[in-house]
Amino acid sequence: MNNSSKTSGSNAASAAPSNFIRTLIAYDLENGKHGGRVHTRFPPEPNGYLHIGHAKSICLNFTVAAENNGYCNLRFDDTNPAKESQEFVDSIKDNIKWLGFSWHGEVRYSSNYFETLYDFAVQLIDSGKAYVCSLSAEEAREYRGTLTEAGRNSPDRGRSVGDNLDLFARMRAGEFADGAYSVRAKIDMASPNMNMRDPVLYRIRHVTHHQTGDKWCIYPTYDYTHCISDAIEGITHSLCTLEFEDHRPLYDWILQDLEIEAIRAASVLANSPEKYVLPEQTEFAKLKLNYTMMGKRNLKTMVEEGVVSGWDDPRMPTIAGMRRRGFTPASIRNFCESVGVSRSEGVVDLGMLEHAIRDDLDKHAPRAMCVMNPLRVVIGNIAAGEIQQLDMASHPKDESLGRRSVPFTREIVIDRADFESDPPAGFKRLIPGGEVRLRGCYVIKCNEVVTDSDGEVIALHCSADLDTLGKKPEGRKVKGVIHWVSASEGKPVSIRLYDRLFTVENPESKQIEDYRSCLNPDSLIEIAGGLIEPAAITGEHQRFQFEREGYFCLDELDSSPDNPVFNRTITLRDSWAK
RNA sequence: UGGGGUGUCGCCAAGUGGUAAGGCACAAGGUUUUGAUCCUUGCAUGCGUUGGUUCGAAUCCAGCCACCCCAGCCA
Repeated sequence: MNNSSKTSGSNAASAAPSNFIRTLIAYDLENGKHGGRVHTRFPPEPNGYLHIGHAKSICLNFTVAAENNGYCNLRFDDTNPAKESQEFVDSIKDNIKWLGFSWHGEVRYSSNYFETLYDFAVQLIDSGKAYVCSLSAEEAREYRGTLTEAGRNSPDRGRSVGDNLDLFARMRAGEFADGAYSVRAKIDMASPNMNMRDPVLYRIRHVTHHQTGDKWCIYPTYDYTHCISDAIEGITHSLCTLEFEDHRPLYDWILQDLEIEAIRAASVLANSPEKYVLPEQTEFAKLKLNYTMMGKRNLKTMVEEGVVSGWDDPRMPTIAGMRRRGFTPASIRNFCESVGVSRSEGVVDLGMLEHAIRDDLDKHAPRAMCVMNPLRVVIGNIAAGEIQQLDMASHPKDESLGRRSVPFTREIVIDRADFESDPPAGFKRLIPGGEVRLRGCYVIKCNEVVTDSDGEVIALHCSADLDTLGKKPEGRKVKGVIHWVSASEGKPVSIRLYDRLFTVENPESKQIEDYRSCLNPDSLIEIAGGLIEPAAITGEHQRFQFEREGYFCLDELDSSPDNPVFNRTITLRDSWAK
């Protein structure tokens, strides 16, 4: 676990772009604020699948710790059992590992600290900083006031410490129904910050918890739990998104109103000679991507309404979906780094993500040829039954990816889009009477176009210039290069062409009444009848660039040796206006 | 009309008083047996706006404008 953190701080930091959090941490380190420690945490609530927005936070927390020889914990913020489940904790752990990160030590759960949290609540009640309130949720809302009007004190605010303690114990013992009582911090009902108007610390919920079972029927709230959990784990920098900014005064209030020695004693630093400094929260803007819905609730709706096949549908912005689509962990990490970290809420262009995956796959994916929409081509001067095994590099620049053998025969297929009887200006592919290079093979000439009774082109009769294998043709230039597959030696494949799910930049805009009205009808196009070169389905690789088409990835779930299924991750850039 | 934030190129984003980095996108060339990659070049007399301080302001001060977040016993 230590090894992953040994990334040389100075090297990594100088290579990585600056941002205000890196600057803050460097400043704290210089001033010896936490005795040289940097300890972060990624604190998801296990109530859904992780998406690309979470990836930004994961990358930030883990890399900033690694760059400074520190640690990053994984802590499930599991204080609301009604919405959480083990399925989500499993998927989250899996996603983080897949992204390439290792958390420090064991997985943590806020629920690990329920007993300590309870003790601290007793401490708060004891010192008159918290009380048991009998207001219902609706009453509490009325008492809270509005953004422009102060709230009123709860009638229970003056309850004696002894009564509060007794009631709290009975809450825990299960004597009361859900909502009958709550524990609230005694702060200021007139605060302009709504979070400080006696926030709820504990509520009664007779619900089974995925980690603690039926041990508890009272559960602490986020605000009460998060800061204390950070403190217990010795977190130095508690990074979260902008909407929690208003909660920071409460985060600090709770920690400051507890006995610092008691917190220290409950923390991982209890027996450490190191000085103990309370964690501090710092907020950054969450990631937004255009043409993408990122809200957990919205993603869930799409899954439930069957608009997509599941949380891991390749069109989903979830880590699971992107993985299945063919994104690499490195491409996601690079994307998160390139997007930066700031406090201004922008919307990142999908093009940035597309660039990140193209960039990674161009460097690392082996090439292959696949014809998705076949047109039969007969090459007259190649004998029937003859098979020429052509040796080709798997990558135009990286020899380490090796070579492969591609069978060439008298009958091949090319893509229908690579032949035009009536070509537009600038068309560089095959035309009647014209020549084109078969990639890695010969230059062929189209001698005859075979059509059916409807005038539809069904085959091409061509001849190959046998003197053009590995060399330029004599006395003329052939500009076009097209991909091809042997009709007899090629293997059948199923292809799924994916595109953005939405047709509008902001599908979550309030202007849009129903998200289904802006779904892209072509976000998934399934293609059968394609033919692929044999070397691509040996199982040696799962991601390829299909030359001239794009990057594709063997589907993890639906693919089998008999019926390979490829998902299109992303097209190649195409500067030719179609 | 309370409180907390944010405004630098079409998009992200550095910059913290000394005269506007970088990436994406875009455009034009070059190389190319992928109309890909790669390479070269171009792309903010301007930093929401109006004033002020200063020899000098994106950076400091004041006003104004726009947008985001907060009234869950969600996180």
